[in-house]
Amino acid sequence: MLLRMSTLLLRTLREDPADAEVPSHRLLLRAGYIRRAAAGGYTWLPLGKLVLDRITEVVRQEMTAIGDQEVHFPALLPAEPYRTSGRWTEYGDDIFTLADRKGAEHLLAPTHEELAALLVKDLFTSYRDFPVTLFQVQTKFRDEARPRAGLLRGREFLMKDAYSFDLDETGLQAAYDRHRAAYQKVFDRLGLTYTVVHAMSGAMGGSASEEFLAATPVGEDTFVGCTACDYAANTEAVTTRAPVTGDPFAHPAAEAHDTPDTPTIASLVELANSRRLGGRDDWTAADTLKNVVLTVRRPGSDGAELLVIGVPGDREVDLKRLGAALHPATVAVFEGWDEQPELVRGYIGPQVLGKLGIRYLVDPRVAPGSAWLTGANEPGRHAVNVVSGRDFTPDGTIEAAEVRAGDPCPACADGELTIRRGIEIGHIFQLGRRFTDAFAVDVLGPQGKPVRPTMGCYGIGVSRAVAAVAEQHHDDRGLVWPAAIAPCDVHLVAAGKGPQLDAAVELGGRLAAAGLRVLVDDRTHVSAGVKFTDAELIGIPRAVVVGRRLADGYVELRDRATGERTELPVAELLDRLTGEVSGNRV
RNA sequence: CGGGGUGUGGCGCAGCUUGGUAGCGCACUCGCUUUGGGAGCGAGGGGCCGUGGGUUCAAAUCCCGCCACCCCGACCA
Repeated sequence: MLLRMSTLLLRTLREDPADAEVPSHRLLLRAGYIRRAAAGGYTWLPLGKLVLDRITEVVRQEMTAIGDQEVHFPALLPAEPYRTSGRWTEYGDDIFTLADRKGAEHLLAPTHEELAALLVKDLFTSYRDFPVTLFQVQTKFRDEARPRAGLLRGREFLMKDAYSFDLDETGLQAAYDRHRAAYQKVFDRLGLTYTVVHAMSGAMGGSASEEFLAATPVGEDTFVGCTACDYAANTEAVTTRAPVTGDPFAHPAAEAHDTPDTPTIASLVELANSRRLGGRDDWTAADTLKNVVLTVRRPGSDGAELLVIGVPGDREVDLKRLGAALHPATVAVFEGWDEQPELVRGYIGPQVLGKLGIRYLVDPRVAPGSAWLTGANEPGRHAVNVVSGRDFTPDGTIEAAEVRAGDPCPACADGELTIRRGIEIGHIFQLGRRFTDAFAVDVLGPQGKPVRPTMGCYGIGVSRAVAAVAEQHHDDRGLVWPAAIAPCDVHLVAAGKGPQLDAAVELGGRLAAAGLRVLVDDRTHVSAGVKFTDAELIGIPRAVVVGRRLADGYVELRDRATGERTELPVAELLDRLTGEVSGNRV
């Protein structure tokens, strides 16, 4: 392959586009890999398309290597299957829906679990047909509330999605493990630094789920790691180690006190200490029980129900964690104080919630037998020694409190959690039978009785991976692609016109004939300096400068990553580069 | 959906306060010079100033509405 810059659809930008913030977005625009075509929609220019295709090919090879079979579903689908599975309403505003000329409802698919299940139901009828895994690489559509950061979150993006079908849990576990291992190979080949973390299943449902997060400060996912063991989890999936349960009746009786003007935790703690409430002056925010009122809306229902969450007063409720815990229901901060006079804003305690019939979920730290300083449900009054299991009984526990660096690790005895950010580049799920149940996918089992397959699904954000690699592989001069996915193997720069230009094109032709992907800068009205800076911006791993030493038969080989420069004879360069190709083919 | 910001040639921006019919740098075209680290000089092409309405003799500029986009948050396999 030989690309000539004199004719390539490419224009590099000298300045940063004003609307690009994150490095990957900025550099991919400046170096001429992508152009914005719509909000959350990008056109792939020739160089970008090459990278996208190379990443796609790596993914395809590793999927095929574990026996997955490639198919291609339509992106434009009728609503029925998604209504049957419940996801038409569950996804809500996040799916693009449209009507055809007859008024029939359709959608642009956000993922294809429904279609995969229906396809297997359509074709396979015997247990002998299993296991089977299908995959496709396809454009996905989501009506994101806020597309951002270029390729990192678009409304249209390229994704590899795979769906495994097994007859039992053992098979599903094996398929899951196989994909987990294949994903590690894929991301290793892409040159990504990533962490596999425990995740929430979210809209997919199902049980086990892990995310592959490429660590970078611009990532949208926050995840934790442990200082002592290999525990890693998305903050949404972090579990809190509950303290040992105590005897609820070992505490003194609860008693209410006047605590005027203490609507906040800070003001309460200060007053409690100055007045020695409960005979103590060592109250901290962690001794108080904060009760946050929310409204919960289930998908497809009109009404919203009240929910109160109890957390230690030194922690905020993390709405992201709460939302993940309650999925598919959505939560909002309660605002109807006027309609609920029993709830005294700033002075709510859980003692009355049972009587009011309001659902009450608590952080695991609010263990049975723990005593708290909390609201007395009257303006200006709080109560001490309010004990869980005696003065109130929660309807359950929930992971909704914020996770902080330094929190104890839930998996080991002596580790602490650290917090980092990452880009979700892959996600694997053990789905179970949600979709095979929805479509009654049954096949005949060995004893002649029907068996219902269990599913797994496995996604890789292919277009997002382009941005993730750019995010992790760049410097202040531009992109620095790993060789495995660079748009070209070598970038030839003709430093001058005339013989140097002719020689560069000729050399490019010979390298291309030997099987290398070659970009040759044969532009005639551009100075050498511009060519050098463009080469660094574009980020092909190696550049060859055909310049002033051509007369002696020498060219200069430059390594983009290390900056190393070597002068060598043309013949030796040819040997070296073409040798690599034949070496790779072994 | 809440908060903040921006819309002027392909890109980056000035002009708006104090209305007078659009400008700078980059990019692009032509000529001459230059030629290994974003060249110089000269001559050019390209913009209904996001959009609809209003005020005015006159609107990029003032007023009202709308739209789009960006950033933060909410939301989000």
